[in-house]
Formats: sequence, structure tokens, C-alpha cells
Amino acid sequence: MSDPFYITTAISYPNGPPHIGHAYEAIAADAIARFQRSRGRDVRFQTGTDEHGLKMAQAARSQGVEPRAFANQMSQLFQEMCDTLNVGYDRFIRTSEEVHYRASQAIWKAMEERGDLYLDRYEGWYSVRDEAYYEEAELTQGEGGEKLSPNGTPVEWTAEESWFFRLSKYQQPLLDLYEANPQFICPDSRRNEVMRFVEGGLNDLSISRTSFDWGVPVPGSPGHVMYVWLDALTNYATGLGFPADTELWRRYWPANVHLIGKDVVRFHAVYWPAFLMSAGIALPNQIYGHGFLLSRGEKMSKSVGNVVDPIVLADRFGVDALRYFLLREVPFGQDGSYSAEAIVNRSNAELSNSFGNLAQRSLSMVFQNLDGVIPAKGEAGVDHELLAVVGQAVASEVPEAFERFAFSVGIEAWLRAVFACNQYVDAQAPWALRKSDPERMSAVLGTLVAAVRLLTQAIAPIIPDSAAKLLAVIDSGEGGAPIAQP
RNA sequence: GGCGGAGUAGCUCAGCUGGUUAGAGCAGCGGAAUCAUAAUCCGCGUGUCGGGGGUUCAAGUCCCUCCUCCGCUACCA
Repeated sequence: MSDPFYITTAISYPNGPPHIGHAYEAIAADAIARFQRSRGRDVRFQTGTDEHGLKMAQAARSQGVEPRAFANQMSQLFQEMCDTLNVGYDRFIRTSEEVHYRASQAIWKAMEERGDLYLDRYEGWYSVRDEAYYEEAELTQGEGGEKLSPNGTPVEWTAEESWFFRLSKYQQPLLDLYEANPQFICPDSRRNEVMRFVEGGLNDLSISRTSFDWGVPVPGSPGHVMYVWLDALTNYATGLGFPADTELWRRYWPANVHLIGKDVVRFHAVYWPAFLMSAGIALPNQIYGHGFLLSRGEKMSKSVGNVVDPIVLADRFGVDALRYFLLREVPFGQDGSYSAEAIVNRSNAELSNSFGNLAQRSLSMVFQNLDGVIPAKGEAGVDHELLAVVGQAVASEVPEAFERFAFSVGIEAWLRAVFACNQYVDAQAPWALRKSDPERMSAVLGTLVAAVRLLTQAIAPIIPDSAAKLLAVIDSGEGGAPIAQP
């Protein structure tokens, strides 16, 4: 195989169990990976968990366990989610792995050798409750004249020794990058935001912490652990064996696309390419920031109590129904809304009724009237017309859309072809031909099975399990062998 | 505050560089068919295209203004 294609999801921060947003990204990436494989690309697909940082340390402490034990336990849940949802990753990476420490330290050293790192003090108004520093201008006055964060929490002036990265130096190189490679940040709305942000000027970035120790140690600087994002972003390289010059690394780097949520666009579209430029490593081709899933139009949050476990949804509605819904309902790149009713409506109306029933009625007639032997497709004008419509969809419209991650667009084109098949069935009425013209009935059924097979292959990246089952039935009839009762 | 995006049928949205009587899906109503997982097919949409003003032979589609909603605005995964 040639033409490598490397896709990654963002690694999930497992300070809580996976929610539907994690599932959404994993499913989308999996669909892309499966689609590219079906196109003959040599695909590598990586996902994983981002296990360092203060929040993980705190979550572990609240459970009364060590960070590493907590991470083991939580990461397992994310792996199980992927397995349940048929997300076929090639590598599930964990940032607590030893190899990842080596990779992170290697990229650090490369940045240091470039002269882009320096030790300084990080000072600012710090809110312990928010775990964040604030600018003077962001603060408000409390009742008693004390300073408060924008969230109304108390702040105190805090100073911490920290390593800094000369991000400011990369402002122009980054702008040049965005200019020369318009596809680097997608969709366009995100690209515009990032460009505005960078044009506004970049400050150097604090990239080490001394206030906790759950992280990758900074080489040669005891007491410092790396800023979680520096370590987290490096995972994409670690998974290919970096810093060793491995076969995987040579084959798959740089990544074709990092699929991420819109909330982490800046880290991927600004910091990551700057780190890579500094370290002298090739840049990924594309950062794609997808939208968020809203529960009935509202943001998911624990306090509202509308956080949904994707495994529960999969159990309730079926893995393929859930996958289909998520990629069908929401224009990829935009925010979308989901609800139990919407999942049921989509999967029943389109997957089960329009498509599933088409396959069922076609194969069932073959089984009952032709002893299960799949006939040759017809040569009448209407037969060619139908296969031309289906062919246009599966060979051109669907792949063209999937290629640019426009799943909902591609699936709509696919559905139109499905509708055309149902219209054809009704117009040809093979059940009426059974007595009047058995030969013609055979031709019609042969045409239908051929169309269904094409449609099944086209949608397989979205609903891999159902598609495989259906293809197995159809292909069991190859060479004139009778198919089993559908 | 600054920058950007959006406001089109009950719902979700298409409408590219201005040009036939503004479209699709869903929902709803009516009909046909009965092969199939009661699944399918056909027919039915007069909506101030957010308000107001302007440019033009012609504007949902360009300009101005107002209203409403959303995103980004530096170190939180």
C-alpha cells in the first residue's frame, strides 16, 4: 500500500468519564479513517488520553488514589468507549507512557537548542478556585474593595518560576503558514479567528509549572514539570516512535489531519506549529476544528444534568444508529443538537425504513422467487438509468463530500440514491412481474441487488457493522450460490 | 468595547459573483400500492426572505442604519 494517511483525534482529558462529545470526535475520525482505507489509502489512526496536569492530580486526590492509578482506571473507560463504538484506532496513546516522556523531553530539548526557551518568573493575579491567572484589566472590585476574578472568585498576586517559550518570535512565521496553506485551519470560520488572534500579537508562553509534579519532568530543571499542552500535543509524534527515526515515523509523519474540537483550536493551530517549527519538525497538513453537540440545543454540563454516556446511547439505539445519526444530523464543523427523539427519527426513517427495507425487500424477493440465486442486472433503459444514478452518488458525490469531511452532505446524496431505488421498485413492481414476466422480474431484482451492494459499500465507513453483515449476505450469493433467508 | 458570523415556510436549513412566479428535508393533510422490518410510492407550501432607508431596469443576494442571537478576544483539556 502507498499513499499514507495519518489522522488523529485530540487526546481526551480523562478527569471524568467519556461523554457524547468524546464519542462524536472518535466516531468522525473513525469514519474518515475507514473511508480513506476504502479509497486505498494506507491509513494510521491514533487516539488516546491526556493524563497529566493539575486537574487530574486533583481528581485523583478526591478519589483518594494516586494520579497514575486514577489515570489507569479512567483511560480504560475511554478505550472501552472506542471499542464499543467500533472506533478502530491503530494506536491508543497515553501520555503517562514512558515513551511519551522521552518524546516530550526530546521536543523540549530541540526547542531549547534552538534558543527558544528561557527561565523567568511568572507573575500575575491568580485565583486558586479558578486555577487561572488573570490580567489586571480583567479584574473587578468586590464589595469590600478586594480584587475579584471575572468569575467573582478571590485572587492573589502570585509569582512562580517558569520556563517560557518564545512564541512571540513565531507570529510572522505562523501568519505566513496560514497564508500559504489555507487548508491548515478548517473550517474557514476558525481560520479567521485564529488569524485575528495571531495578528493581534503573541506573548511568550509559560511552559512549565512548579506548583505540582504530575507531569513530564523538564530535562535538567528539577522541580519543573511541562505545561500540559506541550506534553499533550507531542502525543501525535510519540505515537509514531518519535524521537527515534522509526519506519512509522518516516511513513506517516507529518499528519494529514488532527481532528479536534473547536475549544482547542488555538493550542493546535498556534502553539503546536510554533513548537514544531522551533524543534525543526515538519508541520501537519491540517487542523480541523469540529463543532459541539448540544443537548436539545443546550450546552452539556454536569450541573444541568444533561451529560450523556455514549455507551448508554449505543446500548439503547444501536452503535450504527448512533454513528449514523451523529454524522448525518450535524453539518460537520458546526454545532449540532441531539435528542433521543432525533436519533430515533433519523435512524428509523432513513437507515431502517428507506435503506434497510430496500435491502430487505430486494433480497427477500430473490430468496422467495428465485431460490435465493441472485440474478444478473437488467439491460433495459430504466435499469441503466437507476444504476447510473446510484453510480453517480457512490463514485462521485459521496466520496467528494467525505473527502472534505462533509458527512451530512455525502449522506444526503447517498439517501437520494436510496430513494431512487425505492421509486424504481414501486415503478417496476417486480411482485406483479412474477407471473406476467418472470424474466423481467429477474432483471429488476438483479438490478436492485447490484444497486444495494454499491450503496452498502458507500455507507460502510459510517455504519461498518451493518454494512459488513449486509455485504456478507449479498456476497454469499457470488457464483450462483443461493443466499440464506435474509 | 474590538473583530467575526447569523437572523429565509411550524421545525432544521439550501439559496455562488444581484435577473424566470423564493427552494429542500422533517412534521401535517390527501391518495396509491401490498414485494418488504406497517417498511414504500405519488400529490399538496401565498412565507412582510429580522425592522427601516438607499443603489439599480431588477435585491433574500450590494450599501447604510437599527434590533436580536452566537463565536473569538492569551496561558482553563
